[in-house]
Amino acid sequence: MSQHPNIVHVAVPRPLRTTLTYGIANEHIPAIGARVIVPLGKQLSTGLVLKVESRPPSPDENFELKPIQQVLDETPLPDPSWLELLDWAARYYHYPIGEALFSALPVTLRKPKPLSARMLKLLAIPDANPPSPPAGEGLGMGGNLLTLSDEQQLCLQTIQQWSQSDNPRPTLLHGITGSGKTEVYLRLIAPLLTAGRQALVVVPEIGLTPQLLERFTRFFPGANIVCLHSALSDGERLKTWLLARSGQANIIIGTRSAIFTPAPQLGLIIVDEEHDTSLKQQEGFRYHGRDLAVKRAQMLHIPVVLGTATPSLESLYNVQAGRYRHTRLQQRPGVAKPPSLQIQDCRPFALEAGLTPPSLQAIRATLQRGEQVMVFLNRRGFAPALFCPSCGWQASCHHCSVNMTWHARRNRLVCHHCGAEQATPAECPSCHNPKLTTQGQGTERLELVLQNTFPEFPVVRIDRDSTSRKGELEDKLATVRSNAPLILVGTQMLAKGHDFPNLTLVIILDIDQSLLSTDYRALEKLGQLLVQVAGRAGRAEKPGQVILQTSQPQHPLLHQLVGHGYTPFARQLLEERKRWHFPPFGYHALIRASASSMEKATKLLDHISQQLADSGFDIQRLGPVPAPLEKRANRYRAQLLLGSHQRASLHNAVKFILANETKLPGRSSVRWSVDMDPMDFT
DNA sequence: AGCACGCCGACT
DNA sequence: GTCGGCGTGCTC
Repeated sequence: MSQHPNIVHVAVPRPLRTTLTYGIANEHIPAIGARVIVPLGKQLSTGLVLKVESRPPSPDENFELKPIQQVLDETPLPDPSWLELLDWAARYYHYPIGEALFSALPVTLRKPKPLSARMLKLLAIPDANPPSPPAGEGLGMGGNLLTLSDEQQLCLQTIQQWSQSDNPRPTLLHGITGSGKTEVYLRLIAPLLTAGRQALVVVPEIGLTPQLLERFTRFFPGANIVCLHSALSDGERLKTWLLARSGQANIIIGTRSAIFTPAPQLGLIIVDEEHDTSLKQQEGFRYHGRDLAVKRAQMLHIPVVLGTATPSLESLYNVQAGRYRHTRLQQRPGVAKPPSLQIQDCRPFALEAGLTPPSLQAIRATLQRGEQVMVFLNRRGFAPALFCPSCGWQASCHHCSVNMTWHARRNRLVCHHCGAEQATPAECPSCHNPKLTTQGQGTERLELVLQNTFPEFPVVRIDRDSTSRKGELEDKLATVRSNAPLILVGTQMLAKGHDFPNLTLVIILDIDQSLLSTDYRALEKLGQLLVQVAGRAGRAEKPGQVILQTSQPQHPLLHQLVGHGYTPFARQLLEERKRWHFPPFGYHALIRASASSMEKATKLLDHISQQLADSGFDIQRLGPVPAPLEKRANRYRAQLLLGSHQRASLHNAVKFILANETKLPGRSSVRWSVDMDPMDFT
């Protein structure tokens, strides 16, 4: 038996469930985590070394090991904890290990090329371990403890005390909108930096990073703060990654993929807006940024803080179960008061662009007081449907099972699911009636009607269509921040982060769909959205008013939310989830399939379901059923929901499905994937 | 994912 | 007779 390592386990960026084994060339033994070039079929591929062994080949390894072609990194770029996290994530989400690892590397490092000398320099820091903190005075804080409210100070001290544990539990920081969670984050990070350690801040969307970065830079003028988001070029991304890897970046702020940034001195992870579903990746490697933050912190024995005004049911449940700690911020510092919410039954009224006469009166009164109004409608375009009143024809997308939205300004029909566009027909394509009619409201129509109704005041629309040009969003936000009386019309984009001191009235339209949705997460998401949007009102000394227009004014959960606030609302939702054994009281995996016909997709899922039943797996099977959006981009979609009280049973079932993948009929014509802890059922 | 192998239709 | 369609299977 050989004493020298002779077998190297390499992960390659291919959908393989295993690593591949290679031999060693020229006695050059690669380190764990080093990138290598390996022969793969008739090609060469980059690979990542996960294990090195010294043993004779086992009997089933009766093939000849191909040797590693080249070792790309003498010193491995990922550290052991990075490999550990990704290995865990690949297993948990049942994603091929090589694809998981390579998707977490900057694009430049996926290529079979050694690191350039210039980039290598970024890694070469004085080997002091921990590295020296940024110049003492320069780190200096732009604020001090005295600027915190008593409540913030208490919250900070509580979290700091909990963080002293050798194995700190995750902390849910539940602070109402405007309660100053960021101030607490800053002061949690401060002592870390003086100790030469790093902090990682995960935020749900790119829109929030510039504001957060600005606040952090002001507070830590001497610190090296880096930002990771989708708008970076490959070169910038690599540089940022290396700065974090070398320990030179003190604070790393980024969207969900930032959870995979290597940081050898990591001392704290903060997940802001932990309830936000965009923290879960919706395609490919479907990980949840918050859950991986909790896992990473647990692996490193460091604290993790999950901040939000509207905690996810998962996190509330984890608090109840004693797995997470819980601390609250219930006041707005200064004189700002929480807004008053009111439900308005819109059924008795004739609506004007979806607005009731009382809503229009409230808008007028607010503008006349010299204050600002926001009308929130989560639907862009002019109208969500175009139809023929004489024969009933509707403009629907040829590639998806949805109506096309009519955009008036461009006079085009647009599919909001696949992006398909077409000119608006001059007459009904079916009966040639020249008078086509629209149905429903979009932000574009709302803008037009409000402008006609209140010609003396500006109407500012903020949605994806009206802010596509560079700088357009910033210009519009600047207009609103001038505090002149105006009407703001917008979608989701306006829901978070923005602070408009003179905004005192918020009107929320079209929530009925969510109240009646079959998706069991719809009400939770609606409650979170309503609280976040309502939080935009009355942030300075002026009290805010929020009007919720609905045709379901008797809905008990809506009353719970408006009358008693988010926490009792969420508790009630949790009770319902418990009754149905739905997450977080049970675990779900969603098998999605898509094909050129619904039949093909359903057939494959039927087969999976049958295999599970035949093999006696003790799990619930719901479906297969067509997905809520049956057809998207010319593919028919179906899904099979698997559920269990035991995480382990569910995982065993999924492992079984994947192990028997090759026996599935028609698998070459059906694309399918596994989604653990699904957040979205469209 | 790539890439090769393999078995059936219209072409120089 | 062959060029090439994409169904199926493999990558140490």
